[in-house]
Formats: sequence, structure tokens, C-alpha cells
Amino acid sequence: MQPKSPSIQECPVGRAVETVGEWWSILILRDAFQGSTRFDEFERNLSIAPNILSRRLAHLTKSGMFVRRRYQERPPRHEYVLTDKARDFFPVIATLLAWGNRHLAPKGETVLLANRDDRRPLDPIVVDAADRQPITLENAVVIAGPGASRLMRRRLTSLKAMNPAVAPTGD
Amino acid sequence: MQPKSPSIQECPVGRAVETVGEWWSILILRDAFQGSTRFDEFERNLSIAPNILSRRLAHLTKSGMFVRRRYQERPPRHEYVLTDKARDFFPVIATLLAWGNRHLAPKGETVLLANRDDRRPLDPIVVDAADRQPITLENAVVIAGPGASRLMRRRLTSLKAMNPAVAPTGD
DNA sequence: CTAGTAACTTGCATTTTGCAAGTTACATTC
DNA sequence: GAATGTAACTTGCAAAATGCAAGTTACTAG
Repeated sequence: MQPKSPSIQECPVGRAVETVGEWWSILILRDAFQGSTRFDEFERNLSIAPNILSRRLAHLTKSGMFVRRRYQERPPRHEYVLTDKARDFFPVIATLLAWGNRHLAPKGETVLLANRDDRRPLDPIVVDAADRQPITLENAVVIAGPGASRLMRRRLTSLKAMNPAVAPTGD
Repeated sequence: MQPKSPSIQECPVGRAVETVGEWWSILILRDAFQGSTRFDEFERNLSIAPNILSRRLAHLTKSGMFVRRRYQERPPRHEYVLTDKARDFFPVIATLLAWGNRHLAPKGETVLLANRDDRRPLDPIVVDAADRQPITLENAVVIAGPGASRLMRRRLTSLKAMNPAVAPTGD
């Protein structure tokens, strides 16, 4: 992973990808959201090689997604606990899960999100916090924010009038 | 990317990661959502090596995220047009952008989502389609769906009572 | 004292990624 | 008609990341 061009470094999506961009990271977080905290729990569930898991956990810890907490002295044992930053990442996993269910589950959905209390299945959609109206590619655009550089600002204004092309055939 | 363990293959998140798991793929889609369609547009914006871009575009096309359309005969020129499947992926990018803005923009947000018509900034949150109540790690759980295997079903019921640990310090 | 468990690390082979350069096919300009 | 430009790549090779198997440390239980 090489952080180079301004359109990667200067974009929140690009920076997010630097944190969780290795594909194992997403899977580790998914398991953590389901309650896994220990090295060997991740190792077993994911069938990931221990050296890779070690690196990923170290990277996610350095990035502030996990806190490494000793849960027992003598012998020293640790668990990886999700930080608030990581917990805020849950909506990303939720939308990814919903998308996977919609488009990558030809033989029926294997995993669903449900309400913790009454087990009612949940259908995650993305809306604006203010008016709870759905946000779609059709009604949303990206604009420059207060921290945007001159270059980024110029790039964004140059495409603001553009309407994305529509494919004739879907999936 | 090696698709092996059932907890990867059998999970919508795992399968999603197989489609868009290379970090460039997310960035390519981000640019496509902003209107890029041509090889050299992606190449310039991302400073990506052409061979890598070529592979990613081929992979995303094979996965049904792009349709390769000839927009001009003689000389043959193509553009990569988003399919409905890819357009449905937009909420994932939107939540990723929101997360990046919240946690990875110490010097102010560079890019914001806004309403296409009135330019009002949007704050994307994930809610249940039925009642528009926010979905969070606190009120949601994953449960087995109709297509779940016996193994997956057992794994999911074994963790259903579990409450994820909370980190003492956030980010 | 032997076996087991948790959490790793090390060495080495395989795979993926990245850079630079070359290719094809045409269009335009001098 | 020769040289330059553009779009969309491919090829060759070096560098980095990943994956597997085995080893390590530090204990606990029997």
C-alpha cells in the first residue's frame, strides 16, 4: 500500500483505505464486531496465518482500531478490544453486508442483521441524519470541505456539473 | 486473495471483500462515482500504474461492477460504465467517507457529501429501512439467514448472547 | 516431568504489486 | 508523408506483501 497521489491522501475514503484497506482487516473487524477479542479466536475463525494476523492486529492497533489489553497477568494474555473509532466503523460493515446479501447471495442469504432485542431482521439503508431521506448516487454529490487544498477544490468544482453515465445492463 | 475458510466464503462481507477487497478497487469505484469512466481518467487521478489499473478494471468488470462499452469505433475506445450492482455499492463508499471524515481528518474535512440540488451538506447514517431507526453495534446482531449452512448456523447461535467488550479509551 | 494453551516470531516460498518501457491503432499537424 | 499525439493497453523484471510450517516463550494442569 503506497500513499502517494493527493487524490488518495487528501480524500477521507483514501485515508480510510490506508487504515482498513487490506482485505483481512475488514474480516478481522467483522469478527470483532461479532465478539471475537483474542488472537486464537481470530486465527480459528478466519483460518489466517498467525504471522499475517499478528501484522494486521498490530496495524489496526497502531491505527487506533483496537486497544491491546492484558486480561490476565501470569501468564500474560491479551485481548484486542474495539475502540470507539472502530465501533464507528460498524455502519460500513453493515452496508457492506447488505450489499453482499443483495448481490452476492444467489443461493439465499446466509447472514442477516437483526434487532438485538426482538430479533426482527434489519434492512440497513443510508440516509441523511437531518431529514432521514435516502442518500443515493442520484441525489448526492461530493463537494470540497473546509480543509480542501486548492488543487482538490479545483478538481471537485470541475466535476460538479457532471452526471454519472448509466449502464444499459445491470448485474 | 485466497478464498478458503467457510466464514469467508459463506459470509456476505467475505464475498464482498473478494469483489472489492483490493484497496485500489475502492478508489476506482470512488472515482467512478464522481464521474470517471475512461482508463486514462482513472490513471491520472489515482497515479496508478497502467498494468494494475488494467487488472483491477478487468476484475471489476468480470465481477459485474463495470460494463466495458465502446464509445467510438475507429479507433476503438472504451469506457467503463457502472452497473446497477456497482451503483448499489454507493452507500458503502458514503459511510466510509463519513467515517473517514470523522476519524481521519484532523485538519478539517477535505471532501463532503452534499445534496445534488441545493448543495446542502449531507450527514450519512445507517438506519433500518422499516422504521428509520439508527443501526448500531449496540442494538444489532447478526443471525443466520435462510441460506446458512449447518456450520454457520451453529457458529452464529453460539455467539448470539454475547455482548462485545468496550474499550476504556477511544481514539 | 510431560502435555497443553495462548500468543506470538522466524525462515523461506509463492503471489501480488509497482515501475518503466514498449505496443497497437488511429488522428492531427507540419 | 513524417513526426507527434492520444487512448488503451501489454510485457519484463524488481520489490513488497502474503502464506505455510515450524519454532519460541511463558506459563498451568496433571
